[in-house]
Amino acid sequence: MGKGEETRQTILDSAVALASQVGISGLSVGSLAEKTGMSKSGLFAHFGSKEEMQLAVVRATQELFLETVMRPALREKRGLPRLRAIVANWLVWARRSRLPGGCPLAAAAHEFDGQPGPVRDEVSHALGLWRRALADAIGKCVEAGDLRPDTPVEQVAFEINGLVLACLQDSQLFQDPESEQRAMTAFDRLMSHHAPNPAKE
Amino acid sequence: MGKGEETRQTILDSAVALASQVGISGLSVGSLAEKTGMSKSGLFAHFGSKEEMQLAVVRATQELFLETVMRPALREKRGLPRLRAIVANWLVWARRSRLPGGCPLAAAAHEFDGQPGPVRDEVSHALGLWRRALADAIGKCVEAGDLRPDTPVEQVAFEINGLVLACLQDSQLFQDPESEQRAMTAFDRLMSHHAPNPAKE
DNA sequence: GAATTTATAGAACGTTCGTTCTTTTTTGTC
DNA sequence: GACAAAAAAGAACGAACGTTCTATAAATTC
Repeated sequence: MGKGEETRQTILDSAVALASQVGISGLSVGSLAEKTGMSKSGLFAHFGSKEEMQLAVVRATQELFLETVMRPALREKRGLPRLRAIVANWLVWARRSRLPGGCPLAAAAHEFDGQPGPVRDEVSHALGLWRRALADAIGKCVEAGDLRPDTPVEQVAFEINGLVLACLQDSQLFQDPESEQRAMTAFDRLMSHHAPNPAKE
Repeated sequence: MGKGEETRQTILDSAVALASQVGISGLSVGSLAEKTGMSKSGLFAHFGSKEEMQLAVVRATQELFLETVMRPALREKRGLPRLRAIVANWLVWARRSRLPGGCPLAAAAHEFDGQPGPVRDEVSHALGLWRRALADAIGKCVEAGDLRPDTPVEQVAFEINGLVLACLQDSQLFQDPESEQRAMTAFDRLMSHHAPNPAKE
């Protein structure tokens, strides 16, 4: 493989950052060409169509997300410490990855939820995978004895997703610096509610 | 005022529904003119610029939201019953208002959070007002004795917003019919956690 | 019902869109 | 370094974009 793949990755890096600000449907071949210093046609040749370009951006965002959120958390001890690291990384991943407009996948979920098509399917698939990974991490907490055996894993995954979404909205829209701590407070309360030892309340 | 205001409202009704599917930045004068059966210029004259049109759509969505979510809940008894009605209405408001693509305001929050300007400000303002209204409703629960006096009102508002966002994402993106019940389960657990009588757990 | 204001339509503008060509430059191979 | 392959640029396309004009139709006023 030659240098084509390399520039393609360069393009996608810029594309993910730009999509963070203007959304994935807001991406245009022209604006992206200008940002990367390439010609419209030269850039276009890497994808073949705008839709393929959008799909590539979704997949690139997904990879960046896993690299930023999941992989560092794997160094934590399996169970609650790892889950807590996942949530903590998740809350700040857009900032850490220099995505000034927030998570492009979360935005895309809203953008495309009313527009059937391949992009919507890819976004839905990516978020579905992530939700399953999150539920798995919660299940590991149960196995490790950090959570009670009757913990409703899917329900907890749902609620964690919710408090992350709330944090992202507040930090992006209101620039509320407290939102991360709010989310972690809610997370800890949720965990202690399902904790096995009677350290409730 | 003549019939101009009337057709303007007709346009906005269509615009809100269309924005639900394609987003507020996805609205174009041409597509909206086609949907309403008007000419591009005839429609355009009602707003003067695209940005003014977008602002009008944000405000129209806000009014529709309050009418659908808040006003019916005012018939419930002040305190927890009313708060519960607000949340229940909120969870289904897009469906009830025939907005197939979900809440345009929630989508706009993501669309514009990376793009400063009047539209972003209006969205931020609208959601800020709503958050305050939500916090007030929670405060009324404290006053009514349905929640403990030390209830962290802002924190609870944050968490309720989160579980609604989670529900909207799941129902829109995964078409999960259980998401509403998941959200209500989380809501009830949250309420019982801050309940005054020791009916905890 | 004529006059006047208001609302809508129609045509056209410059720009940007996604896309398709052809041509030039760069890259990798012998 | 010549040669083939791959990558990028350049020019151009029809369509849609937001917007501005001018002209027609409708509603309101007298």
